[in-house]
Amino acid sequence: MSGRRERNARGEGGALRGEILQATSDLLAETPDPSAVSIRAVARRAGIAPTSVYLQFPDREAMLAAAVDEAFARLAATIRAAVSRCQGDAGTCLEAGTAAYLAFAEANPSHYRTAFGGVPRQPGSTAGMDAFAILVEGVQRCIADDLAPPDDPFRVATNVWVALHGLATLRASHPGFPWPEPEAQLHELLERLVKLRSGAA
Amino acid sequence: MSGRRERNARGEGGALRGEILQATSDLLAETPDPSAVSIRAVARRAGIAPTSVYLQFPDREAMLAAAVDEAFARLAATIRAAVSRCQGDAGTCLEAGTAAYLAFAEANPSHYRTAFGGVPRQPGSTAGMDAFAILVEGVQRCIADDLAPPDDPFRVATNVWVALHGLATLRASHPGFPWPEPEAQLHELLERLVKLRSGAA
DNA sequence: TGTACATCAGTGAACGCGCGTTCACTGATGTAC
DNA sequence: TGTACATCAGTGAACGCGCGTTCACTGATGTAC
Repeated sequence: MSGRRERNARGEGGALRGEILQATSDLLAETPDPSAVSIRAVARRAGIAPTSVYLQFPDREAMLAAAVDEAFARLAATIRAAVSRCQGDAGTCLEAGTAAYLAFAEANPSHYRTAFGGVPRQPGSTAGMDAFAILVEGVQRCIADDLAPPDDPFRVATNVWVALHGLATLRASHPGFPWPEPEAQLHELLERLVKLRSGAA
Repeated sequence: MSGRRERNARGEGGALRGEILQATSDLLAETPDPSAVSIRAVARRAGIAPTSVYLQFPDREAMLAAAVDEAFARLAATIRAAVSRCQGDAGTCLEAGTAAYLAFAEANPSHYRTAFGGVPRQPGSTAGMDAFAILVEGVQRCIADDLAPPDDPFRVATNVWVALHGLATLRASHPGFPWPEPEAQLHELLERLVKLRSGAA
């Protein structure tokens, strides 16, 4: 193969960690099968020796967990950015945030699946909870601004989260189903679950 | 090990297929990781030689697909049975059917996940569609009986399916989350998505 | 300024393992004559 | 009734492969004296 990879400068060994996570993420994005994301495959992708991975992570599981944590962080950042960017009323912003959630899941199906995909997260993990917090806040603002009737925001947000997650995963796993337009379906779900006055969006 | 397995009678070779599917299903139920369900592991579990699997299935993928199809069939049968058993009005029966869906997913998390779990189904597969058909019918009856306002039953059922699937998978993957009571949450979701008059249930 | 040494980033060979799949086979049971 | 043969259910050894992980190592760069 091409010439040797240039090694990181002294004290910059930790930079390898980022390269490994990037390679893991790329691999995860390319294959629907997480069992294909092996230490050796990641090392090949990153252009390093398999053993070098052990300089940054104790084992394969830790490597994968770090990649998933990063995916969660990206998801939360994506939503937060969409909400911040939003200029409209609380209902419009809630819709923008949830749409960003769905867009992330559609653009990164493997990341989304690996993060939320069924296998119970380790007990202490708060992964995904910061994204959820944004959702609760969005619902709360709708109620405060009288765009939705009084209700328990945490509870309503839970229902919305359930619907979002269902939407994200079912659309991905059943592409042949006659789905309605994404925006229309999202709007309908929010309208019914939050009881948004249709003035929004 | 104990004495030899008794071989099937002449002409009954196909009985092995059932034993293999049973072993596959058991294994799937025990491990959260489908990649652990190998031909060799299934053969060990069934008490046969790995090569014997090839008498019934062309390869591992076909074996797994057959097990998933069976899981889908069991899901549909479970729901159908719950609806048939139901004595109440259309709303109550819709709630009974959807509750059965959730109960199946909770009792067979690995089967549910393998069946619906993110990886797109092969295009021609109608798996899961018979369960969905029951749902559409249930919604239709609610509208016909004036328990819900006029609406597109297919569309409403799609939203309910989304919520059911989200509920089933998120509850499984986030056991630490402060979920509301399952029946109460399901009731609330149906009430809002189908706009059921609360007379039901 | 030179030199010995410690530190650090990263490597390469080797281990034992479970896997999917292939191939030639065994041995019981039914059937044709 | 006996016997040769076909059929069928299922086996066992072997293949080549990719895996996670371990271990002893290389060689560049900075530091102490």
